[in-house]
Amino acid sequence: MPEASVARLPRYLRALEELQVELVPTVSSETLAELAGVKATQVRKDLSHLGTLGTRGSGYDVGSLMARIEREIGLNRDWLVAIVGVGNLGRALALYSGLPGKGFRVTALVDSDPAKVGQVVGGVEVSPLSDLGKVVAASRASIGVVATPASSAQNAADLLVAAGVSAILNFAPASLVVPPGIDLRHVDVSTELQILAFYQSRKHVCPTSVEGGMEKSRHGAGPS
Amino acid sequence: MPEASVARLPRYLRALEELQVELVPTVSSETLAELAGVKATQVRKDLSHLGTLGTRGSGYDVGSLMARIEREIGLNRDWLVAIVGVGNLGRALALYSGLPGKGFRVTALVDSDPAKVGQVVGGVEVSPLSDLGKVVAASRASIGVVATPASSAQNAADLLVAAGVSAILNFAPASLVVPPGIDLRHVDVSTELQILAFYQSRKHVCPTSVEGGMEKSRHGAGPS
DNA sequence: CGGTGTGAAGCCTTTCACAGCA
DNA sequence: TGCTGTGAAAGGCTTCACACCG
Repeated sequence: MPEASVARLPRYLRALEELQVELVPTVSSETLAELAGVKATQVRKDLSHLGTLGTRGSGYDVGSLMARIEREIGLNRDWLVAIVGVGNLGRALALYSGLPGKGFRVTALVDSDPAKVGQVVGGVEVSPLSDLGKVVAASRASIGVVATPASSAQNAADLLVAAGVSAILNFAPASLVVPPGIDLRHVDVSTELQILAFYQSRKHVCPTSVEGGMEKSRHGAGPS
Repeated sequence: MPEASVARLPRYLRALEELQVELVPTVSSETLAELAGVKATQVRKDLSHLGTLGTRGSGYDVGSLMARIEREIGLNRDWLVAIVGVGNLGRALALYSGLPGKGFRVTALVDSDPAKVGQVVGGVEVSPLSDLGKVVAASRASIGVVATPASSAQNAADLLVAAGVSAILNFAPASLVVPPGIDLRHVDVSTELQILAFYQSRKHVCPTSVEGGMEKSRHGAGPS
């Protein structure tokens, strides 16, 4: 399955959840596309990779499609998450209410600051960095989140990998290196703002043609 | 300039800052690539879009290249940011220390919760949602950040656009629609975790061939 | 030589056009 | 007729190969 399609599955899932709440039984690729902010043909191509799920003439069954996508992503089981760095961002992530509903449970919190150790955030006690290996391994987390300053990020990642996680989500403004077989994704607020700034800088400059009317404007959409 | 290249400029900038701190005067595309986590040919292709900046035989001048990229992104001027939603995430963003150094200043905070109105976060007072238009326009912010729950996100975006921002960074788990001419990017923690979960689900399944040795593992890198 | 800049090839993704089923 | 599923075309991004310069 193409990586680009994988990245859109969560988006479809969100749209389907909305429809499910409104008790809509069935949805066309056209409608689903509109809700997800993509083209209808793309929805059909993406979903076709999961097998033949639609019914010609009427569309997709909302419930079945949700179940199929959730199974594909693995949301039927629980995912245990360990967070390193309990600063503003790490705390926000630990308390983020959107995660439990998707099967993500934060089971370990670690910070190098002695003042933070012992605090309880979202029902989980913060452990010292020196206990990372022990705590993370014991928590059986398979996904590690790095929410430390850039200077400690690589070390945090190395410790997480040593403790047994096999996927890392990095929020620190640093390029991490991980061993083969470990999945790595990167989210950086500062980078996102800089990309927006780039296009802003170019706006209102060079009105090359006056005819153009409404030009398109979405420059990618970060992750998600 | 290709969108994919734009998205890597901030990454190069970070690498260059590290080199500058270590007083390294000059850098090859090979080294810069390693620091940024990409291929050397890609660095050269990306930078070639900014003009002829390197010196054959020795590489790129760290200082000049930084200045060139910063100018391209528009980091020479200040960017004013308005944040809607001062929950855990909004607060973390308002307090994020990585932004001021890049020229991003949070000049307006808005929340619909009366209990939060009046609080001062990061030196900025939280205003009520009803004052959004007035406050954001007065703050002259050009970039809006949506850090509300999904259900209020579209409304927040509409108000921000009406108040005059021309770029929006959305952290809410919802697909926003904005008028043509407004730049929109989307960051979603839950989506990122789901993408990691997708690949984790497939790991240790179907060891199709035993020969393969070290397989690659980075599945994209979110934004940045 | 060492290392950049760049046309061309290769690969991935998106879009189109339409066949095919309810 | 309505809408899905899909081969093929189009477009974009990355990688390669190598010309070219200090």
